[in-house]
Amino acid sequence: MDDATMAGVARALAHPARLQILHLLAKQTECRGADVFGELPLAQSTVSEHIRVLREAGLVNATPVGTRTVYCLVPGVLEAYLDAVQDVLSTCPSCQRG
Amino acid sequence: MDDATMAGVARALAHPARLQILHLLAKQTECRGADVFGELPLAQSTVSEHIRVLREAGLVNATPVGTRTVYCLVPGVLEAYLDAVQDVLSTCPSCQRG
DNA sequence: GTCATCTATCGTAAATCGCCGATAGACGAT
DNA sequence: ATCGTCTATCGGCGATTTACGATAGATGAC
Repeated sequence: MDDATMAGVARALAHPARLQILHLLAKQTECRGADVFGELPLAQSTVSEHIRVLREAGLVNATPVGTRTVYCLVPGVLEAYLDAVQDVLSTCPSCQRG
Repeated sequence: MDDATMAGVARALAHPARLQILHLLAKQTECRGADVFGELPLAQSTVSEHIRVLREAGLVNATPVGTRTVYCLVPGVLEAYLDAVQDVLSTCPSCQRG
C-alpha cells in the first residue's frame, strides 16, 4: 500500500464519528442505515456524509435493500492499512515490541 | 485508546508527507532535521509544520543537539493505535483473517 | 562580538472539512 | 396514483488545514 492510499485511509479514520460508525458495523456485521443514523448525535445528512467518506476509502460497503441500505465493514483495506502501519514499526530497529 | 485519541493519531497519519517522514525516522532511528528537510520536496517551514503535527500526536520525539534537532520515532502511541485498529477488526465476527 | 547555519514560528492565501437544513430520488404500502 | 419512509446530495457557513515566504531565535565557528 503506497503512502497516498495509506494517507487516504488514515484520513477516513481521522474522525470520532467515523470510528464510531466502524465500531457499529463491526459489532453487527450488517447494519441498516436507520440504525447508524439513530446511534449518532448528528444530523442524518452528516452521518450520510461520513458513511460516504468511509465508502470512498473502501472501508464500508453499501447494498440497497428495498428502500433502505444495508452497510457492512469491508475488512480488506483495513487489513492492508494495518499491515502498512505495522511495516513502519517493523522498519524501526529500536521499536520492536517486547 | 478512546476514539478521540485514535482519530487524532489517524489525522497525523493522514498525509503522505508525514508518512514519508515517519518512514525516514523508522529507517534511521536518529535523524537530523536537515536530513528530513532535504528528503521532501517541500519548503523547510512546511516540513517543520508536519513534524510539529507528528510531535503533537506523540509519534515523534525531538531533542535539540547543539544548533540542530534530532528526531526519532516514538513507538508507543503507534503501537497503541495499531492495537486499536486491530480491535475494530477483531470485533467483527466475519472479518477474521485467514 | 560577528557571521553563518539550523529550526521554529508568524502571517497569509487557497483549499478542504464538518456541520446543518433543504431537497431530490427511490422504494413500499395503501 | 398518492403518501410516507429512507437515503443521498446540494448549497452554504464557519473552522481548519496546507502551503509558502519571511523572519525570529538559538547555537557553533571565527
